[in-house]
Amino acid sequence: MIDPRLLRENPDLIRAAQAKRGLSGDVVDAALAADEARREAIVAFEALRAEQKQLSKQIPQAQGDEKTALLEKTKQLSADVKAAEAKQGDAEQAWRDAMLAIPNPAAEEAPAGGEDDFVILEHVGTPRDFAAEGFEPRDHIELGRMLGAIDLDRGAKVSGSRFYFLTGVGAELEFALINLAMEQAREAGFTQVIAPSLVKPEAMAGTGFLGQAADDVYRIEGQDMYLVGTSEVPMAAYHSDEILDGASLPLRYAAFSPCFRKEAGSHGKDTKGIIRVHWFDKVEMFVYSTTEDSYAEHQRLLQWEKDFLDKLELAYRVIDVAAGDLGLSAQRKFDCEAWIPTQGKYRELTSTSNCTEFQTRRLDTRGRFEDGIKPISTLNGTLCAMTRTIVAILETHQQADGSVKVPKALQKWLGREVLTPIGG
RNA sequence: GGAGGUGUCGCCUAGUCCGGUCUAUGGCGCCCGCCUGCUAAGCGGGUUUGGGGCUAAAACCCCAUCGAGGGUUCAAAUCCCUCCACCUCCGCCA
Repeated sequence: MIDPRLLRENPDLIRAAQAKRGLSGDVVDAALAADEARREAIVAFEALRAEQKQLSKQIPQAQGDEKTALLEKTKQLSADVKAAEAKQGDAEQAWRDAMLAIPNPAAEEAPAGGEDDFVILEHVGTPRDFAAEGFEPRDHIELGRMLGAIDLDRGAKVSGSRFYFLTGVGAELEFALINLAMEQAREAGFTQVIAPSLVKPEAMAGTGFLGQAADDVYRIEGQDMYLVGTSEVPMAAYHSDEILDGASLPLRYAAFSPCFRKEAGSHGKDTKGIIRVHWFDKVEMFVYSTTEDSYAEHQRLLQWEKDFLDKLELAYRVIDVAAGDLGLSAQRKFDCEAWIPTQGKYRELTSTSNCTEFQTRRLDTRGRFEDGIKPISTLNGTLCAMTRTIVAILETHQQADGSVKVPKALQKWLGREVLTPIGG
């Protein structure tokens, strides 16, 4: 949710922000009108309620006719209060709905426009030139089969399309990646967390995933619970309804959880392999920070993501995502996209967002500072999303015979320097 | 899953049976002041959160808030219903 006072005092700012995302400004006028109506309803209700309380107090002392008259009066008043209260409730709800429909205004620095209007900030590393090395790279599906690492056929048999089994070195690779990620997180001062991947609707709504992204979310039949698409959800809700000690900020968490996505709008996209799946495991960085420091913290999160990709010796680029492609909550977002040799493209491996006060306002998380209680900010960033990282590693570090060199940093956790195809 | 118990403004706690005098008691902690070579002790005051009104901003006034949501009533921490969390015991289970 955006700052209600900002909307009231500076609606043009929000209108401009909507335009930058390529959205209509109508929601702004709707929210302003709802705010007006809400305040009127509050004043009306409170006046009646105050009168009712006033009279109510006189009843115990009153006697005889005086008491009868009072009772009669308050009885009528009671009905009025009830009606006014209902009206206020409705107005309050309408206002909240209108407010929730407004996305976080993009940062001034974020590029305007939609999905294709991103700005490339930098390239790190050079994509391998397989032609110069004299062999045709295999895709991760073939490599995964040769290594006995990825079993897609049985994934489909057991769970359907976009599912897989990681087996043998594939499973070991995931454990190694988790260990490497968590080691880096610990060294950077993060608190390690294993988070629930099943949450209540409030957590889902509070992070903004029941808005335009609702189609992508799995709901548990008859349970009013949801499978999370990222541990950003449980971690944002972790401190909901709390007032945190301002001196304890930033609170940095590295959360492991499985992630579930319907991929509703992506029929036909990445149908093969494990680039786009309904379930994967992820280590996610999640930070509670002061708003003032959130911008610097966002850069730190990006740096930690780059550090991790560097350890895996991958070639990647960093993009500044355009306003229209930020999602509801983010004010700015950087994606790290790794080079996937057999696709000849950079594909998103990690993503870090500054959600400023958007999520904390919905989930009611604040900070107690020397100058009072103030809103605080949340940020998130992928440390390691297993499946896509495995794709990038296999394809990038493969050799002509189908073996795969293990990046140095990972060797300690994997216990070997090369992954070799299994017999046959 | 079954039976019982508990949920009060940071923490502990009184109040709930018997509705109004609750503007929610007291202690601890914390903040301000007084006193005092310093500190401690002592004394006095303050200390939930959100919203609204009035303001330049405050002060101030009002409303809501006793796990959540409904209901009864002129009036609910208190009575009734539903739900949630925690604790104890039983059953089941990794």
